[in-house]
Amino acid sequence: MPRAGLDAEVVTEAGATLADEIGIGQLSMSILATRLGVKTPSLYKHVDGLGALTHRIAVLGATEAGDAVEEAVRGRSGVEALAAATQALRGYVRRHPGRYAATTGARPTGDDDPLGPALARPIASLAVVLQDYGLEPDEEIHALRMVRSMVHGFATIEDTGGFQWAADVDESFTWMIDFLDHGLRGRHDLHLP
Amino acid sequence: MPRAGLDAEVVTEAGATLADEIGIGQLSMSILATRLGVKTPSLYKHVDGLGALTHRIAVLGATEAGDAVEEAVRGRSGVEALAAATQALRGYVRRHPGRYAATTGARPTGDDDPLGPALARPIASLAVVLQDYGLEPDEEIHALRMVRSMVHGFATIEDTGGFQWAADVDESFTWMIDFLDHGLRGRHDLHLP
DNA sequence: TGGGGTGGCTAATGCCATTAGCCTTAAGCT
DNA sequence: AGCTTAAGGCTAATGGCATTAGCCACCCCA
Repeated sequence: MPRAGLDAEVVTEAGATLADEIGIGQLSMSILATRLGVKTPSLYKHVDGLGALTHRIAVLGATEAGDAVEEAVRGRSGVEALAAATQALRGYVRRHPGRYAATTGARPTGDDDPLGPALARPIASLAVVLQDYGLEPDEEIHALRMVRSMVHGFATIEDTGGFQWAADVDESFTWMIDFLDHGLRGRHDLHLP
Repeated sequence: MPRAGLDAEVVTEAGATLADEIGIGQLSMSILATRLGVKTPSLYKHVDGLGALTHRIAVLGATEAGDAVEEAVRGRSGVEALAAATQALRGYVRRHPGRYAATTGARPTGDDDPLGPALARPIASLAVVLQDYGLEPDEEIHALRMVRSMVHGFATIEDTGGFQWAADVDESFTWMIDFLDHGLRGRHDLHLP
């Protein structure tokens, strides 16, 4: 009987893809094992149970999302950076809803857990984008939380099919970014002498 | 052996409360049965399984959230209505995270499913609030989606403990509402002759 | 060539959801 | 009051899942 050639990375990647297809909540060791052409207990040679698997998927998702945002922002500034960053995040959620869902709700288990830094990266990239607007220091955190909330909320509602009417969702998103940009630039002007 | 005095409402309410405590994902028929002092199969006399139970919790949550927003808005207008509505929604999520989580992801199963109207109510209330800003008709849907996304995103991030730094979360929320109000009023002025 | 670890497997346990079928209770009717 | 009946408990049984223990073949390397 030939080996299946699995390791922790392959299993995690396959689990992530499966989660994207059926939802992180439906992910099970047995379905994943079937998908990989292996019996369920074999997965335990590579991954420490379902909990550990979803944790790994969360790290993967956060890392990939961070990569996507960073790449989108590279070489841009101002509204363009804001639009690119938020669209990159939203696009990642659309392409990988299961991985993204794994990141929400996941909490680092300790100081050496790679999940902590991984989760921080997309947020940090957004923070950099917002610095272009020259906000007051105590406003930066509020603006960051706002943008995070907006993109996260929009993407998750979109993912669950929560937007009902026929109005174009893409258009709503760009309108929202425009709204943000205007408001943030207004604040900046507010603080000029 | 005396009867436990259960019916569908009591079971749903108890399930909702349990979901608020341990999370909708951890809700199980067996824990709920134990909580109600009854054996698991007895619950099936009142509720058609775990899926049906969470569906009922979703209807309950959406209805309660709708009530909360409607009451908050009553007698107010403008920013005050916007602040009251969004704070009411956020407050509901804080008080009843399990019920709210049940509403997200739940989809009506048919035209006679009470979930549809229940989910629509909080959104409709928000739409009414936004009408005070006298937006252009084609902008209304974008603004509504934006506000929904923002509040939903903020509340869910807050619920999962996603806001890290010590900065006051209440302050961020009121800052965000203020930002919205300014932007929305600005749009209105934009469209005056 | 001959270990030894790696990575499969089967078997077994225990929890959970769900269904079937029994039996008591309580409510209502005569 | 006594009888009937349905509602609402229960036990028993099934099947899916996660997880663990322990077995065994394969492959790499000495």
